Amino acid sequence: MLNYSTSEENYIKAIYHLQKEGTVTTNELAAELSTRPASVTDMMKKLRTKKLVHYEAYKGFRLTPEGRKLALIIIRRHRLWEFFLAEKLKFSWDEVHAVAEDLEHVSSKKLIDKLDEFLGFPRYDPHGDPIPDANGKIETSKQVCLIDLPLNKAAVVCYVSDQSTEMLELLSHKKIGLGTRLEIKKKFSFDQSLEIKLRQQSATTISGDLAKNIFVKYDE
Amino acid sequence: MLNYSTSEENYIKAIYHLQKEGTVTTNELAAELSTRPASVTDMMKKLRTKKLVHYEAYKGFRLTPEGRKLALIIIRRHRLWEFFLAEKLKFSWDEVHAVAEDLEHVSSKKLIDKLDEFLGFPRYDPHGDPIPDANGKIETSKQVCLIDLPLNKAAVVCYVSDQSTEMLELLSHKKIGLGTRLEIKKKFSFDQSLEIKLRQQSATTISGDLAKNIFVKYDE
DNA sequence: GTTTTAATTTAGATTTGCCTAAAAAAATAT
DNA sequence: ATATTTTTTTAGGCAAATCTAAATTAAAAC
Repeated sequence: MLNYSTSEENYIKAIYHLQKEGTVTTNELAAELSTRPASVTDMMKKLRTKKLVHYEAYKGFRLTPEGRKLALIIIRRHRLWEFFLAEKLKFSWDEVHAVAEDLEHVSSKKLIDKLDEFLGFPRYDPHGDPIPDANGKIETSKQVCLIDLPLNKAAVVCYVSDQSTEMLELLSHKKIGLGTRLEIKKKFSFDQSLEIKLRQQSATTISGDLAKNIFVKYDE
Repeated sequence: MLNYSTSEENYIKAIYHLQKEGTVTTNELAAELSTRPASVTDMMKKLRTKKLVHYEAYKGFRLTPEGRKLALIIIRRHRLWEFFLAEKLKFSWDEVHAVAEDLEHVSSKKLIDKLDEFLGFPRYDPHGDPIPDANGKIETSKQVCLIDLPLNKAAVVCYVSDQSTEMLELLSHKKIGLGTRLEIKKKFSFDQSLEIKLRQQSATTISGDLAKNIFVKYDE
């Protein structure tokens, strides 16, 4: 198995999370990794020569099949360590992430597979996210209506039921489309309206009528 | 808690292990770390500015108290992970070292202390080496008579049985006292006399009669 | 369809940790 | 004591990963 630097692994993982739908942009990735756009461009060139991403100047990037495979290996490590920390070492759910960020870069496959076995092949980490198996297979989240999405749970728009011109006009005005990443910040039971936050943008409100027609998947 | 690079940590750990045999030299450390003497010199300058080693050009190096403290933290991490791998993940004793080499650089104190607790505060790693506790205390080797100290084994004088004026006079002339670091360079079976080397000084010879009254501990 | 703005890339530096080759210092041998 | 050998340090460079500032390209606005 090839060996990648911590930095490369962090880029790959970040792209995986951002690319749920559509291509990932330089600025998005720079924001996600708290780095500068110029650094992203440098790294994309390197990952392209290693055939982990598809990338053409100014056109954004996506993981290649190998890149995705690597991303799932890293996510598997991360989530198994999170499970271990919570379940065995009694860390609270909000502490596990930071420590797992370091542990996930220890690359022994045998270590991870034996850890998996020791933990009893858990299927979800302490945040409820699915853990990829030893072959990199991961449970795909089923789609739910935006109305039913839990608060603060990042999700991606994957389907819109009503395709009328009027609704599409509204969606385009709100800058919501297939692949749009969002999360719900507040739910108003009075009229079922929602305050939602789109990635990189300020919060906006949408009506219950609109939300009922939008379907999302949990963002990995 | 300060944060050190993997490279710095590996140097500190290597110096700790080598300095049991006296002052550590550039070539020794380079060999231990499979690197070049020039790289060692570079790193020693850096570790000196961080006050982790005592170092003067051409005179070798030893850890400062802070350096030793750091070394014991790293060794604690290493040995606890080795214990975990062997005991919980059923790695064989000869496989644990390589994986622990990576895990030992994850620096969360909380992680290590909780791991220690989870493992039941083990006192020895799978190779039988003692595990430092959360305060950096490590089981010290018991004291032995200087007569029985192996060749080239760095040790510290910890007790003198005969306290006669005559003997104390001899000891003070030889510049030997409690806490003096020394190692035996040669043993002469004819009269049990020893050629010993005091730190930073040239070799000297002491009689078997004197050596019988001096007790030492292995130097960590 | 220009112009203005925003996003992206390039160019040139910096830091860390390593290298080789040469110089300097210390140790050893004669 | 001097010459030779060994050890250590210095000098200069390289690759990875980052940065800033400037240039270029794409997108948005008018």
